[in-house]
Amino acid sequence: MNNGRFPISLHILTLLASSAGELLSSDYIAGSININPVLVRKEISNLRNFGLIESKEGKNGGATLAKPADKIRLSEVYHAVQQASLLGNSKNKPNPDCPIGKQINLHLDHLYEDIEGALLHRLEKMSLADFLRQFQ
Amino acid sequence: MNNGRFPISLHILTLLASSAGELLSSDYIAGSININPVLVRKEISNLRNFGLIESKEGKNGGATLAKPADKIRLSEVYHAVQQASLLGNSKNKPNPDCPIGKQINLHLDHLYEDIEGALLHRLEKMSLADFLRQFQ
DNA sequence: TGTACTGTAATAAAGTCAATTACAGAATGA
DNA sequence: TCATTCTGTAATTGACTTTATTACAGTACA
Repeated sequence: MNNGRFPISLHILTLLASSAGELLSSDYIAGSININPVLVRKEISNLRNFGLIESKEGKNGGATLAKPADKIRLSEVYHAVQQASLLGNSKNKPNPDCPIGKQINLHLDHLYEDIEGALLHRLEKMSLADFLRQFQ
Repeated sequence: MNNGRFPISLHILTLLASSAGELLSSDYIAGSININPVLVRKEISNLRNFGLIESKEGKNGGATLAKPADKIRLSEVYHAVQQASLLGNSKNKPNPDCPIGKQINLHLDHLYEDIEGALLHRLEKMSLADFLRQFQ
């Protein structure tokens, strides 16, 4: 979760979960998040690829959840927006002639995997329905 | 851990831990990480502020650990490089007129705190000595 | 007293991310 | 059928962030 995409995707999903199956337009969603509608459509497109959202083109189109909110784990949202590693992506190119530099990316990766595992464990325990339930 | 500073700081500390109290110059360290020496000196300055490193100016100067490697927890490194929140810093300005937008930052913050706690717990369990021990 | 360092500021260059513009295509309904 | 209202997506711009670079004062040593 390096990026601002996680909160955006979660915001979108929360809106959809709260709207009881009604189709929401990207303009409406963008208005709630206060970002550009094109960015919303990009995130929706991504979430659709991960099977979390369905969308309908054309007039009166929009987006809706692809499955019930209690069947969507926050870990799925994480996976959907995740490309790079959690802690500073290893775009380092350490000196291969240095005994430490030569190996450090390997050990950093192990550390990141370990931590990411702990993070995913937490996210897996919470569903979108759980998250929405906190709102009053 | 939004940034590439964590791996840089950990790299620096690992080099120092592996050099048995010898002073290492910023140029040497920069050569191992393959980044600019000024950036190394900035990170060293920061780590010094957090009591993890000592440095000596002038000829034959350089940096060394301020305490034994088994007394440095990776959580301390995390705290030293950390400014922003873990998952996408909440620079979102959601629409306060939307019932979801109005509350979401609060709930996102709770979620982030929960996850950051899990992350810190893992980092606290590993010392710099443990990390270095993985290198052969 | 020259050399080899650190410490730090200031600037430039590179890279990243979001906003914007633009437009094709789909569904609706008058 | 055809104007309208949406999505989907590409391309560009602009804002911002990060890193590299340059510059130089200060410190320690031999």
